Amino acid sequence: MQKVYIKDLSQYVDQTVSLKGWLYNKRSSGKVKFVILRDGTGLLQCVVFKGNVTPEAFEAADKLGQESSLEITGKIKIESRAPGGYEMDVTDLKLIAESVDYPITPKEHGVEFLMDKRHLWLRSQRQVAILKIRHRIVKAIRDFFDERDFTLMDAPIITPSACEGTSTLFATDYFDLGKAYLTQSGQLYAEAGAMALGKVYSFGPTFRAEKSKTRRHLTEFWMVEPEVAFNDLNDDMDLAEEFLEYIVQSVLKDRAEELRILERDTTKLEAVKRPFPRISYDEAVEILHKNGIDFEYGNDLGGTDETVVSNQFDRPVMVHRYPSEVKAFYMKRDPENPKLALAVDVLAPEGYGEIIGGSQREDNLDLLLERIEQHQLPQEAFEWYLDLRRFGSVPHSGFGLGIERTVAWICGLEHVRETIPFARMIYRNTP
RNA sequence: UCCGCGAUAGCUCAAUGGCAGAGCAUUCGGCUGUUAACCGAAGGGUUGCAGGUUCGAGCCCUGCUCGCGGAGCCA
Repeated sequence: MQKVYIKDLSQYVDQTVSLKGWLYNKRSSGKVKFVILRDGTGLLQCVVFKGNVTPEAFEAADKLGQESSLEITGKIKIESRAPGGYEMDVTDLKLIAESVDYPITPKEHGVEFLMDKRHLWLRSQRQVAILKIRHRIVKAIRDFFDERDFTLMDAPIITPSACEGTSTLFATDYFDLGKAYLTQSGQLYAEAGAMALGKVYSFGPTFRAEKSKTRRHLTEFWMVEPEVAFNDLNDDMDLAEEFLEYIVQSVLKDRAEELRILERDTTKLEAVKRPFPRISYDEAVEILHKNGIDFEYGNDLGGTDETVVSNQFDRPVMVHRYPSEVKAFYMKRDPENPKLALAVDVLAPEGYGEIIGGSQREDNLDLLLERIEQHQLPQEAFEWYLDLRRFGSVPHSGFGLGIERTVAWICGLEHVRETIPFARMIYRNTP
């Protein structure tokens, strides 16, 4: 038998259908009961009149606890008084399984309680909307790269060494080979891929054992990292802005209803069109000083600094050419000023902070060796990476986009903990 | 790791150092168009843990635990 879902009900007006789902909420007024059904694709108000169903079914409608699973049958009609515009005149109602004392009520709850009940919180309309937008963002990412002939080449999760130092990694014992670490970036492997395939991207979970405790940090988060042979920093920025525009416009086009549920101000997203402003680190520092921020030249931008800079613009801003000392060892120096790295951070609007970090990579073997020594990294661990410079090295660039920060920005959320089904944070690894 | 704030009913929160309270949820009753429905009633408490001050502590003091917001670091 063909299954009917709430999102498709416009095709079933004046027809009798059966729907399966869960009780989202109910209201009753004597001989008429309003049962709000949830099926994962939407909400439907189902009206149970006492005379239209068996006494058993009417009694069942009365007893149902929130989130009881049920099969409900009736005629679909257009009804302006109902949320969503459609309504069912119920003729039959069967309980599949009861739900007693469901903990999440239609009233307010605190963060800790909801995070403890995350497995149930996911059922709420708001969380469903966020997860659907997250999925659309992931699809946009894959479509974007696939349409441009990138090859997906994922990096290992278990790695023998740190990408940028070992202090912030989760360590584990790896049989007789000593310590292994959960990856904090797939980038170095993506560089190997770019030398093989030209244009690649890796997409997967990454891990940071930093004791960060802010609205922008998770210990486990997803990152997409394109890497392109023969791209310089400007090409990298071109790719980043085309990429972000594509993602945002895809969500605007296909997830308008979900953005409405989240009460997102979509005019802010509509402004995300190329070209994005590109400013140098020096110009960013000027902006900070002009705004009365006591910022010392040479430091990396902090969270509040990023907000001040991004608030000057109505779309993402690309800040490039940072002091090389605050950036990673693999970033290429600016030939015009060796104190600067050919790096770029893309700051999202509205204070959402850094969503992309990228750079042109150092392609010269000797300079890279020097950098590894300066950063006191074990050279033997990077021998394979150095081989990429020994055997036909070419200029190349790439960047990493943090999925959760991107979802938080597009959805207009306070905290990244709502952007991933089950968040891993410094003080939480359950459920 | 550091700075700040907090912990009272299942949930969200009140309570001048002097009887432990409300709304929601639950149970019972009422209502034929409700929109986080509404109206009436009932049940529901080791006030995070351990000490201390006091005639008397949810409230004041000390320590601990847990959580929240932020910094640093980062995507």
